[in-house]
Amino acid sequence: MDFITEAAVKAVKHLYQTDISPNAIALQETRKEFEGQVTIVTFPFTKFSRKTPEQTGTEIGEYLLGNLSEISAFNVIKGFLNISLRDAYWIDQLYDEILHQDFAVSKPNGKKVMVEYSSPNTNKPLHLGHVRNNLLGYSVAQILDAAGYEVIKANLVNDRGIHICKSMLAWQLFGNGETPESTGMKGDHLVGKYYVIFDKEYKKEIEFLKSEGQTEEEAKKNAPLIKQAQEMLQKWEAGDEEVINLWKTMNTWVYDGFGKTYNRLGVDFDKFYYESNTYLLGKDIVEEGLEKGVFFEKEDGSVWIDLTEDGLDEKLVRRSDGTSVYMTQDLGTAQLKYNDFHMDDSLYVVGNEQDYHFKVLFLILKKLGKSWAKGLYHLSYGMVDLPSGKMKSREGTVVDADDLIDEMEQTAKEQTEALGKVTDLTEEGLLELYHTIGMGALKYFLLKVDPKKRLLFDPNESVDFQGNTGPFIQYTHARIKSVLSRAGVDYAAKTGITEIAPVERDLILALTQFPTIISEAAKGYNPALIANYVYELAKTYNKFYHEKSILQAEDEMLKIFRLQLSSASAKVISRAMNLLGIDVPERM
RNA sequence: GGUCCCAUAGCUCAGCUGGAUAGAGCAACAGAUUUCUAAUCUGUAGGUCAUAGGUUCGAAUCCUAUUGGGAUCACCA
Repeated sequence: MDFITEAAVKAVKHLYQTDISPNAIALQETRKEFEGQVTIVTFPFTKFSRKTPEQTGTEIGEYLLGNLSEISAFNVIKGFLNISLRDAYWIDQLYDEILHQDFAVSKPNGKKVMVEYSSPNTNKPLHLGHVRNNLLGYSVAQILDAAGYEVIKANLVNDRGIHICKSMLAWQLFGNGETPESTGMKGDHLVGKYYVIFDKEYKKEIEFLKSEGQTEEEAKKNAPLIKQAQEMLQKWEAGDEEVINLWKTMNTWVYDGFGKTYNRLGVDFDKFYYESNTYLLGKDIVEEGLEKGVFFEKEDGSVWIDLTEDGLDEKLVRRSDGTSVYMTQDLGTAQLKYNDFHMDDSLYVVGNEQDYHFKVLFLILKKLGKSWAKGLYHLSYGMVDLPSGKMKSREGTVVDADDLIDEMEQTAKEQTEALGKVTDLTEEGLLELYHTIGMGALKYFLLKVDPKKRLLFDPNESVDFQGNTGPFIQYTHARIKSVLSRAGVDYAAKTGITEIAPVERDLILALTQFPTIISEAAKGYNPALIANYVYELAKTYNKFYHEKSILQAEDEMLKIFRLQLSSASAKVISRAMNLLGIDVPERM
């Protein structure tokens, strides 16, 4: 559509002797109730045209009509100049752009970006919050890849610390040697079970100490279990063989479990970082900061940065005993990532509860003069809430990832069987189909909302399969495939068609927008834009499908054209869904 | 208390850097299948865009205040 913008700039120059920037021209899609496909808002031009918006629109419209052969007509309503493009223009768009193999394929832009996501703790299984994180991270990586970036998907596993020691300790004390093999439990769930047991027993101890007269705070500090856990952490840090072995064993269980869940979610990673390897990093950065005078040391030996001038607080970057805190590690890890990959941009897909942490982290790195700090970005997403409020692992009010996936597959199965359309697939094929549809519903449900916004999930209400949903879009794809497979003609070559119906034009128009949507989604790190787009596209296709017969078209040329249009739609739907990490079935 | 985020139909959400009469889906109601997959399509109904000011030719969108909700401000991660 750039040619219209350019021509409009010329029109303004010619008519009103004024130079304007192309950015000053607001091109928008014409609203459905009006004639035309593209609209220019002419209010801003009245300043120098010194005429009414209507007159200004008419003058520009006449200029464009006279100078652009693609334009067939225009109309002006108040300050809106609505432009109609010739059918030939849209037909060319289909043949020369959309059906071209390079359509919506960006050339490499020479930039490298890291997307860190997932980043689980190894003391409990994944829940719905992690699912949102994983799907977001994976989708953003796909979108950036489509936009021409070289993408590195990274996972920073939080595999050490007091919380893991809690699971380990509880297993030692109450586990009776249970293993995933002996119990048949998935490894991450088994470890999570002991995390919950720890918390339960710990609470009992606190209550007991309180009954003996201790305050809540004292009790929390003095409970034997927490002391044992802390001892265990010290032993771990000292490299105690027994503790390390237990840690390794239990982590192996967890990784095995996570691997299965990642697999079902369809996400993967190029690089794993482990906090057990990175938690000591950052100390040299602390030294560097002290030398540069960015940090200061207090009397007790703790090191801080004063961010009050930036509207923030003082922040600790090293404990008085010389050990690292979260911030220290993250400073070091950021440097490590950069040293490893020298990427231009680095995204952290982390919930918005950590907004403050990342604001501080990035600010510190900038103050330290790290040239790469400007490429850091916290992709902050909203929490997933239940109707009862926030999910809390310890209180058991979490929606478990594996359970959720099971339920989605089960629902997909019930829906498919109720419709009774797919009858000739093998058992294996059916299971794959249920997985595809169930995950399609779940992924679309989670990705269609703006990542920044919090998301409400009601476990008692199953995720829809109708309307603005993944299965709706998958269904549209399957339907197209079904028609294409019955085509009975070769539809590879261009037709000489010259006229098309409004629904067909609308569909082509929708298809042409795909590349723009990809770049906008990439710029905003926002899969929801893709989701909303592909939904609109599917709706437009369904309307076309309903109004026009493809295989029974009036003549052969029209039939071929509609097959081509359908094929193009299926391709774009499939690619767009792929950017969301969603598969589309051939039949359903 | 300081800082940050959010508020659009009964519910879940769109609404791009300000532009036309604020749009979808679900739920409700009424229709469409001798025709390519009805997980579809068409229609009806549903709104003081939290409230009050301001900027502008024009505000759901930008600014200020208020109300309501959430997050965060650990020598936890």
